[in-house]
Order: sequence, then C-alpha cells, then structure tokens
Amino acid sequence: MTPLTVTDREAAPSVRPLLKGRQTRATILDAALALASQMGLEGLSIGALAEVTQMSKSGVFAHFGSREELQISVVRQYHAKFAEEVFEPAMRAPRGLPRLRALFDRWFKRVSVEIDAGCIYISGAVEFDDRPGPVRDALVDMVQTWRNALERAVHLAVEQGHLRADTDPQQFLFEVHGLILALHHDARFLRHPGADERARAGFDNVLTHYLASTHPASPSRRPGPSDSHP
Amino acid sequence: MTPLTVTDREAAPSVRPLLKGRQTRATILDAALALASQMGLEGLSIGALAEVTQMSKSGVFAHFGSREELQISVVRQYHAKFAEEVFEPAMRAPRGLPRLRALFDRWFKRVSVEIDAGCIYISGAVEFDDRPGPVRDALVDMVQTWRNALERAVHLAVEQGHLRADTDPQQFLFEVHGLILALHHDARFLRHPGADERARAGFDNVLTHYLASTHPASPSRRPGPSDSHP
DNA sequence: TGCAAAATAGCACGATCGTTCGTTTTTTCA
DNA sequence: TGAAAAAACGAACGATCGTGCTATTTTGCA
Repeated sequence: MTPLTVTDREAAPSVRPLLKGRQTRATILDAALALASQMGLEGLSIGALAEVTQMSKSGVFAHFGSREELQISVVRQYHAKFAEEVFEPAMRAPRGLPRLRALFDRWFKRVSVEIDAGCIYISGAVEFDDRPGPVRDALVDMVQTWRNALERAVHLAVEQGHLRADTDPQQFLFEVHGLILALHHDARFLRHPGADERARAGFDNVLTHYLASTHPASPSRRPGPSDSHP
Repeated sequence: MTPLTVTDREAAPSVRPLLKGRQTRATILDAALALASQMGLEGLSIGALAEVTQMSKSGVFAHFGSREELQISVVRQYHAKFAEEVFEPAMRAPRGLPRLRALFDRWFKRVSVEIDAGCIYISGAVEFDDRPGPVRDALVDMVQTWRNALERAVHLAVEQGHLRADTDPQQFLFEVHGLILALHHDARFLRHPGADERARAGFDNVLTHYLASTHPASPSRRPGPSDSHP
C-alpha cells in the first residue's frame, strides 16, 4: 500500500541529474492537475494540456508515454498534495480528539475551498467506479491509504478515552465521510452557501454521538491554528 | 420547478397518434439511460447508442436533434423512473416518521442495488458541477425537486411530533444525504460489502439525534412491505 | 390500395482524440 | 567549445466524435 507520507515518486531517480525534463514534467503535471480538477480525469486531454503549457502535443506526450500514465501521475500528484496540505500538518496535533478535529477541519476546508477545483478523489471515484484498469487501481489505492490513516487516528482517539470504547472506527468514518461528500455536493454542484456550516454542524452531531461521557467537551469549538503545534 | 409526480414530457403530445417513432424513441432512451448509468452522461455517445440499438447514427440522432438534448432527455427519464420507484410508493406510507423511513429505505435500496447502474443524480452532480449549460440546469432542477419533496416529508415529521420541534429539515437532509453519498462511494467505488449496513446504522444514529424524546421508537426497526399501505 | 408523411439509412464533413515517427532544437557534460 | 544525449517539435495516422445533408424505406390514414 502506498505510504501516505509521500516519498515522492516524481522526484529525480538519482540526486544529481536534475534535468530540464523533470522540471517541465512538473510544470505539465501541475497544469494537468488543475485541468483534471475541473474537467475530471476522463476529461483530461493531451491536446488541451499542450495548449495550456504552450508545448506541442508530442512534447507533452513524451513525458508520460500514454494518456493512462498521465492520469495515474495526476492521481499521485493529487495524493502528494493532499498528504502535504491535509494529513501532515494535522498529524502534528496531539493524538486523540485534537488530531481528529485537525484532520477533519483541514479536510472540510479543502473540500469547501476547492470551489474552483474539485476533489479528484471524489470525482475520480464516480468516474472510475465502473472502469476497471490501472487508473482505478491507483485511485482506490490512494483513497484506501488515506482512509486507513484516518482509521488509525480514530482508533487512537478511542484509546485515549476521548471517544466511546465501543466506537466502531469504520462506522465513524463512514458517517463523517458522508458529510464530506455532502459538502462537496452542496457547495460545488448546488452552490449552496451554507454547506460549510452544515458539514461542521453534522460533524459535531456525529461527535456527540461517539463522545465518551466523561469528556463532554463543548462540541461547537473548532481547532485554532495553535492546535497544529505540539 | 419540475413536478416530482411526473406528467411525462416523453409521452405523446396528443393522445391518438402513438407513432412508431415514439416507441423507438423510448427504446433508445432506455438504452441511453443504461449507457449513461455506466459511462456517465458525458460518456454517452451517439455512435455507441446506435450500435446498441442496432440503428444508424443519424437515425438515433434524429430523435433528439442534438447530443445535449439527448442528455437532458436521459436526465428526465431517470427522474421519472426515480419518482416512480422511490418517491411515489413511499408517499403512500402515513405521514411523519413512517413515510420518512419508507423514503430513505427505498433510496438506500436504490443506491446499493444500483451496483451495476450508478445513480445519475450523483454522477451527474460530479460531472457537471463545473460545466454550465442546459444539462447542468436540468440536473440541478431535478435534484432540487427531489430535495424539496424530502424537505416537506421531514417538516411533516416535525409537525407530527415525531421529530424534535427544533429540527432543521435542511440540516437533517444534509446529514442523511451524506449517508447516501457515502453508501454510493463505498459500495460502488470501493466495493465494500458492508456499506449498506453502515448507511442504515448511520441513519439510525441521525434519527436518534433528531427524534422527539416522547417517541423513543426502536431505531433498529425497518419499514416492512406493509408500510406502503395506507 | 395508394399517397403523403414520418422514420430511418447512408454518406461525408470538420474537429479532436491518442499515438507514432523522423527531425530539429536544446541541454548536458567532458 | 564540441560532441553526445535529452528534449521538444511537426506532421501524419486511424479512429471516433457530433452533425449536416440527401436518399430510401416504413408507416399511418383516406
């Protein structure tokens, strides 16, 4: 399974030869990620990518060898960015409830801020739920990795006595993941302005259901920036 | 706004001339719905549709005038089927909690049974959240219609005293809709077998949170077939 | 049954798709 | 600086896309 703390497969194979090609490849990949976030992984076309990067089609193509490999690279690129911006900073919060809050807080922000750049995990899941192949496999792998990391965080919160001892981490995750998906749906598709608050209120409701009775902890509290520091 | 109890725009304009064309159009539309459920509305192509229906491309094309009109027709067709199979039978349950349970029970079944035919509301929402145009408009219209109908059902459950008086129907719907989306995601994309039970357990959890205290009503109970009768 | 109209087919168009190949430019390093 | 390697280009390919046309077939009705 892919590690969540990415060892960056996009980096140079050896340290010295930081060829020009690697740099333009990174440029293309950034543009591809932006394009795929808007048009979907299936809507990603080499022609459009060439136009955006001011390159020739064959020039772009040569960096990946196939459209499928390009799509997989985009998935990995999103995974890396997601790990860097959501997972890693949240993991610096103390284990248990604070870390859990930090994780979902950043996740909520990510999905609601991404009004002009949909989450590839979500759009990819819909696009490839019926399309077997390497792209789907890569997507499932990334999503499962992220989910496993969350599961560990929930488990820790149980161990710390913050959540009820009989909490089923997978059930907990299922419910909160639903809130993420509903947020994505209402904010992006329906353009409802209050979706963010609804998601957070829903998170509080789920939390009060699983919160250990010895730890009533005002549910309306949100993690501040200071929570990121140990 | 489109009525949920569909007056069938696909029906003949006048009653008498049930021309052959209408019938083949319905055949094409059925095939198109199946194809779009699997490949997405954007993956729907007239060529593939012609092959499946054993017709010529232009023959298929003539029935809709444009690809966009075909997509919109597919959306309406799905809406009609959804209203017929989910909404209408559930509305025969007595208002309040029983009707609410019937609605979501059928919805859950629909999403989880649709393992080989994704929900077009969900896939369409992801495909068209960044694509303005008539297709997106039609989709939003249908989804909003369905949501409004649900909102009325929740409101009735509050009026009947089944749900807490301070229940916010939109918040309630947000949370349960999240469960639907999570079910769709886990069952179809991740192929998790237990997703259905997780969704129902989540529904019970949401319910206990909004249930009026005077009405403890065992949450694990599911509506049986007898609930459909008034 | 025959005639008008509706339905379907056939063909071609421009555009775009991913991909291949040979050439040319650029970069890298001795 | 010059030669080898890497990178980017340009043109073309077969395929598929949606969409116009004009025939041809099929249908509905007097």
